[in-house]
Amino acid sequence: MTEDQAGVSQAVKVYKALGEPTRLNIVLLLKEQNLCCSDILTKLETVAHSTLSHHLKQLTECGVLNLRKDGTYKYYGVNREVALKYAPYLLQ
Amino acid sequence: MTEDQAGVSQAVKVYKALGEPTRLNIVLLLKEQNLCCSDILTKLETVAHSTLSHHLKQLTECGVLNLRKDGTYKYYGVNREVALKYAPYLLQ
DNA sequence: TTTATATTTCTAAAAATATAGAAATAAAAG
DNA sequence: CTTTTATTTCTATATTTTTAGAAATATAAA
Repeated sequence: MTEDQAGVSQAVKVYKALGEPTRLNIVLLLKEQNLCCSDILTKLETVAHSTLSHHLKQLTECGVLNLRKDGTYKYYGVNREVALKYAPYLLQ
Repeated sequence: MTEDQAGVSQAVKVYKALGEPTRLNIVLLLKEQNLCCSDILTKLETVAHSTLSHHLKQLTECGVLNLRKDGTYKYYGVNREVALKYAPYLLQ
């Protein structure tokens, strides 16, 4: 696969991940701060923890979010390189 | 509604529209050229005209594509302002 | 070890989306 | 007016996605 094809394939995944209100809000929430699942859950209020977990997985798998483990916690943050490449709007 | 909220709402629509392989390919196809439905159909080969029409509608409604009517034809092109705001990757 | 907290995976149901054939509409050409 | 070409809308089906409760896993604290 060429780099272009890989890029387009990732682009589809990134845009699919961002094209859902809950997930876009998660990313915007993490724009300037890294938060763990339970913190994010508190801020979103209306989502079940299993649902949040799926959203975070999708955002992480396409590269939009990255995470740092700290004991039982996982702190999620925006992957600026990916955001800059596909959707710099997220960082504004 | 604040401008931010409107922007986020449009962002969701834009990213949802781009997060589907056929639609992303349509946008990339129109990056440097304006084409009408039947031309796009020829280039894609595997899509029915009714399906293409739905995709073009979605891409147009969120502002990613614009169009110029010319008789029976409608020439679609990328709306550079919207692309630049949400996904400048499309123009590279 | 037991308990508590954080997160994920399993499972299934509900909702949304993609797809295309058929019919309809639009505009031009004959 | 009739025919042809371009595009959209209607309709229905297949597929994918979202959602969350329950169970499982992971780590730390008591």
